[in-house]
Amino acid sequence: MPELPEVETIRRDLEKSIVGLRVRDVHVRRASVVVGSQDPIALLAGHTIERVLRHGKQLAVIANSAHAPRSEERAICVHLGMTGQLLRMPQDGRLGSGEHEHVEWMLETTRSAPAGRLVFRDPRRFGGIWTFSTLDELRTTRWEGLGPDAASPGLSERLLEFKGSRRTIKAVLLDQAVVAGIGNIYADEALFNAGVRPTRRMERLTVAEVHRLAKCVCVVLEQAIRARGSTLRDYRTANGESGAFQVAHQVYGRGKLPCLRCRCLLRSGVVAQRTTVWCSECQR
DNA sequence: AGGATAGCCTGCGGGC
DNA sequence: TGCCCGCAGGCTATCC
Repeated sequence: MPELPEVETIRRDLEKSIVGLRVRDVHVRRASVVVGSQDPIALLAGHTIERVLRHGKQLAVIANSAHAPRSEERAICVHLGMTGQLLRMPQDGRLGSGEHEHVEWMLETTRSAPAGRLVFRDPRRFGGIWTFSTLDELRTTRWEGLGPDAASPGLSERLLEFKGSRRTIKAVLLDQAVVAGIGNIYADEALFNAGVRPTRRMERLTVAEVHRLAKCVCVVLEQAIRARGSTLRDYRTANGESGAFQVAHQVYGRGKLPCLRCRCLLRSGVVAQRTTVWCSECQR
């Protein structure tokens, strides 16, 4: 479920809490979640964390080895899938049961003082970790097929590039190659706010509707980031806390309940292979 | 081109 | 109480 706002919340927390720390050691408990080199060094061991980036729903942790003959960059990509979590843990003690904690990074300060742990937990294992020798390699391989980040400027123009498509607008919004970061929750919320039915074909939308929808996507993503994301079940911030945006959902998860604007019963059905909720009165 | 389906995987809630 | 089933949806692959 982590979509752009949830992943951005985690990114911001980690930027504050792990940048500048060194990875003393890495424990891989379930090797199958790591794609690429399983070498501890590929998983940043011995390297100092420099940056935490995000593109769409994916995170990148960039680290560098200051001791190498020449500086040696490393990058890992973390994709949380449906139930993945990246948790900042204290040195000892844990936030949960310890179940499904597949990878653990032991952190220390540059003076070698213990500085807690970072844990990748993912019960359903739809997520994973990809290792790369550099950020550039990550960008030109794993992120190559992704569209521009949904929160970056120019969303309206990007969507208009697909104006001739016969696909439904919901399928276009969910397509990470069109725009990266939108999932089922924020697609439905943005379409409701824009007053556009998810079943409309892209080619039948007016330019004004595309502009309005792009604006609504931006607004709902911003609001959700401010609320630190939507926690329905599994999503937690890096500190293990819940987000708060779920209480602001207008349509997601509200099928057959009254529309909060017009009180008509919300419709639900499958659009683009996803459970979809909309108001046939408010959305045209 | 793009829709449909299956597969990956666990946890939960409803129904019996 | 307990078991089975359906569902949740991130993504990919394959087929039509």
